[in-house]
Amino acid sequence: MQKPFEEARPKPYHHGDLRNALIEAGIELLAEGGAAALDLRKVARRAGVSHAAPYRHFADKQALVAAIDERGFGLLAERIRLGLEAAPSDTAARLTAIARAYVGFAHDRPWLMREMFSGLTVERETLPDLMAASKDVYYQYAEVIRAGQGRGEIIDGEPAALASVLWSLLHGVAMLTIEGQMSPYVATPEALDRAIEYSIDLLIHGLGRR
Amino acid sequence: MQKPFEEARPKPYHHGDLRNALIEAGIELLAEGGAAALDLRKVARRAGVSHAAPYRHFADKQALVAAIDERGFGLLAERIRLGLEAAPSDTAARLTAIARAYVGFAHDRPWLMREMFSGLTVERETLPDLMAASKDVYYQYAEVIRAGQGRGEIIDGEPAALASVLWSLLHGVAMLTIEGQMSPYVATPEALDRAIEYSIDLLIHGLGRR
DNA sequence: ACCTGAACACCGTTCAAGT
DNA sequence: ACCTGAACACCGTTCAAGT
Repeated sequence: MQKPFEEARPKPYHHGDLRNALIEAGIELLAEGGAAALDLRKVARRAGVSHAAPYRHFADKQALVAAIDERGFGLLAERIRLGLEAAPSDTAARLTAIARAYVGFAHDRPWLMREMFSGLTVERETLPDLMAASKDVYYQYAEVIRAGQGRGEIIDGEPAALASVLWSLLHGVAMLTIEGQMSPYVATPEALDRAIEYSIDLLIHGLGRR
Repeated sequence: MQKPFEEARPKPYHHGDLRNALIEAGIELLAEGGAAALDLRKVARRAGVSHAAPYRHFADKQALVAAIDERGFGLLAERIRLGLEAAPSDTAARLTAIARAYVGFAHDRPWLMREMFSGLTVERETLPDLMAASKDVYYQYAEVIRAGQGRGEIIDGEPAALASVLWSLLHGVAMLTIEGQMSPYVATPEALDRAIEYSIDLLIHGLGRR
C-alpha cells in the first residue's frame, strides 16, 4: 500500500481539462434528458470526478450552465457561418441559409437551444463572454442585411434594426416548431424546410397586398 | 389538549378550492423568483397546506406546471381578445394590437411566458387542455388574417400558414426582448412599443426593396 | 374524500482533509 | 493547485395514519 503499481497511470487527478470535460458532459446530459437531467453530480460522475470537483472550475451550477450556453452560441454561430459560406450571394438565398442553420440547430439540439435563451436575463450583464458569444450570432444577420442593402435588394433602414426583426422571426419559427406548436407544418423535415422558406419569403415580400 | 378552542374555526381542511389556490400560488412564486422558486413545498406552504396535500390534486409537479401553463394561455388569449376589441378594424391596426398584447404579456409575466413555452414538448400530446388553451390563442391570429384577406388587405394564402408566420415573429420579439437580447431597442417602454410597431410594419410591407 | 407527518432518495453546496 | 468524502439543508414523492 506504500506505492501504487506503476501500471495504473496515477493520472494527475484529471486529464488536465476538467473544465472542458464538464461542459461537454453537461451538453450530453442536456441532449439526453433535458434540463431536469442536467444535474451537477451527474455531470461530475460522467466526467469521472467526485461531485465536489466541479466547484474548482465553476462557482456554482449557474456558472456551468452559462459556460454551456456560451458553447451553444459558438456552435450556432459556426453553423450559420458554414451555411453562409455555401450559399449563393443573392440576399434571399443568404437569408434562407441563415434560417435553415438557425432552425436546424434548434431541432438538432432543442434542449441546448432552450437553455441558451431561457432566463439568464438577470445575470446576463455579469456574463460578458456569454454576451459576446450571442452578439457574434447577431452580427452575421446584420452583415447579410447590410450587404443586401448594398446590392439594392433590401430596403433602407438601420441594419441592426432590420436584423433584429429577422432574428425575431427566426427565433419564433425555431422555438415554436421545437415545442410542437406549429404542426402540421413541421411534421416532416421536408415540411419544416418548406415552412422555413415560406417564412423568409413572407418576410421579404410582406403580408400586405399591394 | 382534549379539544381545540372553538374560536380557531377548524376550517374543513381547506377552503374548498385547493387546486385553484395551488395554481395561483405557483404563478405568484414564479413571478417572484423564477422557475427555481417554483417548488412544490413552497407552493403548498403558501396555499396553507402541508407539502403532501398537492398530491391530492396533481399527480406530480409536472401536472401542476401544466395547469399553470394552461392558466397562462388563458390569460394571454384574454389579453389579446381585449386588445382586439379596442382596436380599429383595419388589418394593420389589428395586427399591431395583437403584437402589443402578446409582447406586453411576456414583459409583464416573463417567467410564466418562459414556462408556457419551455419543454412540454414530450408530454404535450397527453395534455389536451393545455393544447386547447394554446390553440385558442392561435385561432385569434388566424381570424384576423382571414378578415384581412376579406378586406383585400392581406395576400392570398392559407390563413393558418400566414398566422403561423405572424405568431413566429411575435414570439421571437417577445422572447428576445425579455431575454435582453435586443437592446438598445427595448430600453424603455416607448422604445419597446416602437420596436413592436416597426416589426409589424416590416411584416406587412416586407424587407425586400421593390 | 381530503389532509398530515414521517420517511426516503437525491441534489446543490461547503469544508476539512488528502496528494 | 486540484480533488475527495462526509456533512447539511432542501426538494419531490410516497405512505400509513388521522378526521
